[in-house]
Amino acid sequence: MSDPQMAVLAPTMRKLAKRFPLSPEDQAAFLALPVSLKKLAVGNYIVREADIARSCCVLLSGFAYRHKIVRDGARQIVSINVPGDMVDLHNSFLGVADHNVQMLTAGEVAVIPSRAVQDIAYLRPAIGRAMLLDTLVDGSIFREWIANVGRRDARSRVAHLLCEFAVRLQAAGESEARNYHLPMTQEQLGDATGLTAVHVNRTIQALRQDGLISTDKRSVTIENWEGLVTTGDFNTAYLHPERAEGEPR
Amino acid sequence: MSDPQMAVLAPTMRKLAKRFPLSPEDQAAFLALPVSLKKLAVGNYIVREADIARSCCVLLSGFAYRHKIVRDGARQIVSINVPGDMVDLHNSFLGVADHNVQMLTAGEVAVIPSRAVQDIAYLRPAIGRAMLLDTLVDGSIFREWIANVGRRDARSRVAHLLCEFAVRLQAAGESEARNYHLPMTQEQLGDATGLTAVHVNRTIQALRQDGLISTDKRSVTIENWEGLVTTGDFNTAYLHPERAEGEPR
DNA sequence: CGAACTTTTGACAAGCATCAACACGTGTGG
DNA sequence: CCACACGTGTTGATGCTTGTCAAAAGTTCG
Repeated sequence: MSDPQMAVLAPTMRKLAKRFPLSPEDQAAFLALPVSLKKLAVGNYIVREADIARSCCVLLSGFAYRHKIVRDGARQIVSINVPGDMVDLHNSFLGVADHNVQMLTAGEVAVIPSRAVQDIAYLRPAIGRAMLLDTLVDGSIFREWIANVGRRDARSRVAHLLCEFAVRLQAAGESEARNYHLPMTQEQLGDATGLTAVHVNRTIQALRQDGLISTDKRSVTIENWEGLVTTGDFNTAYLHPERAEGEPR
Repeated sequence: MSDPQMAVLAPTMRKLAKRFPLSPEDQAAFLALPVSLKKLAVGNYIVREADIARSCCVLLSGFAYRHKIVRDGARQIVSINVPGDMVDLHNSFLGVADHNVQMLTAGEVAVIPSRAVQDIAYLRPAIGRAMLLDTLVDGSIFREWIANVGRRDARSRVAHLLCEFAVRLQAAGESEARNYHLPMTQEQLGDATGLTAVHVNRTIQALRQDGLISTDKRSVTIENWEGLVTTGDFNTAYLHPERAEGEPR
C-alpha cells in the first residue's frame, strides 16, 4: 500500500520470473499488488482446514508447514514453505482450504486479497502462467513426497528430507549448501516422513554415526553430500530447479 | 484435425469448465486444438521419467497411472488418471518428465503438441485459469495421498483408495457409485498404498469379511458405504468436487 | 491346453511403533 | 536467584504391523 511495502513481493516475483521471464509491466503490476503485512509467532495458523479463503499470503520471512490431520489424530506434514513462497494460492483459487498451514518459526507474511490474486492471474497471462508453473513444481514435489513416505525406509526418508532442505534453502537464499538451520523438532520431522519422533531420533543418530551429517541444536551440517544423496535416493530433478521450458520463447 | 476428431476433447473441456465457465469462443478454441489420436495397449508408456516433452496427451478412454521408481526398484504409484484427464500438463510446461505415466488398461489418447497447449493457456486466460484450477485440485489429491501413505494403517489406506475411486469414477461418468470395475492388480494397489501385494490381499479379505465390500474378479461392490468411509477416513473435500470459487463471478 | 500372470495361504523375520523413563536446556514466576 | 514446569532429545524394553519368501490354487489368453 504505502511505499515501504512496495518491494516486499520482490523475492516472490523473482522466483516466479525465474522459470519464465516477466515483462517490466507485469513485474510492476505484481509488485503493486495490495498487501498488508502481518507478523506471526511460532505455531500461528495461516490457514485452517475448511477455512473459506478471503486472502492469499506470501511468506516474507520465517518458515511454514502444511499439514493434514487424520482420524486418529496423527498429523502428516505435506510440505514446507520457505520465504518467497505463495502460501495459499490453492485456497485463493479453490475457495476452501483442504489442509492447514502453520508457522514453523516466527515470521512475517504479506496478505493479499484473494480477488487481487485471481485478477492479476487472469488479466496478465504471463503471471497466470508463472503461477501455473509454480503450482506444477509444487505438484512434482508432492509426488516425490508420496514416493518418499510410501516406498523408502526410515533412513532414506530422513536423508531425502535433509537433502531437499539443503537445496531449497540454498535456492531461496536462506543458507549455505552444507550447513543450515533446520527449525523443526524431531516430532515434526517424523510428521513429515511418516515416522515417529523416537524413530527419527534413532535414524538421525545412525546418519551421524555414519559420518553423513552432524548436528548442533537445530543446525545441520552435511558432512558427506554424496553419501547423503545416495542414502536418500535424492535427485534434484523433481525440484525443476531452473527454467525448464521445452522450447524457450 | 479432421471433423470426426472435433469432439474428442469435449469431456475434457466440460471438466475444465465445471469449475469456472468458459465462453463459447474459449470452448471452440479448446475443441479446435490440433489432435492426433493414438491407441494404446495395457502397459504402454505415455511418458517416461526424464523424457523431454513435445506433446501433451489427453486420456480419451481407459485408465492410466503415474508412478516413480525408487533406488531399490520399488515402485510408487502417485496417481490414477481417468478418461478426460490431461495426462501431462506437467510435462508440457515443465519440459522434462519427473515421473512415468503408463496405461493401466487399453485405451486411447489425443496427442496435442505441447506448444499448442502452452499457447492456448496464454492467449486465452480463462483456459489458463481452468488449467491452473485443475492443477491445484491435482495438488490437493497428492496431499491427501501423502497423508494416506504416511499416516494411515493398511486397512484405512486401502479403504480410502476404494472410496476415492468410487467418487472419481462416478464424477467421470465411468461407473455407478457403489459398483465399479477396478482395473488394478493387487500388486498395483500395493504400489499405490505403499504396501506389498500380499498385505493388500489380506487387507482386502478383511474388508470383505467385515461386510464393507465384495469383489468379483476386478469388480468392486461397496456393500457399506458409510462403513468404508469411516474405515478409510474419507472426506470428499480434498477432491474439490464442484465449483468451489470463493466468489463466483 | 499350456504359459504367464494373479490371488491366496502359511511360516517367519524385521522394521518401526509404543510406552516409559530420564536427561537436558530454557523460560518463568515466586 | 532458585525452583519448577515444559518442551525436546535420548535410551531401553517390548510388541505389533507389515514385509519377505515360498508354494499352491485360480485365472487369462494366445
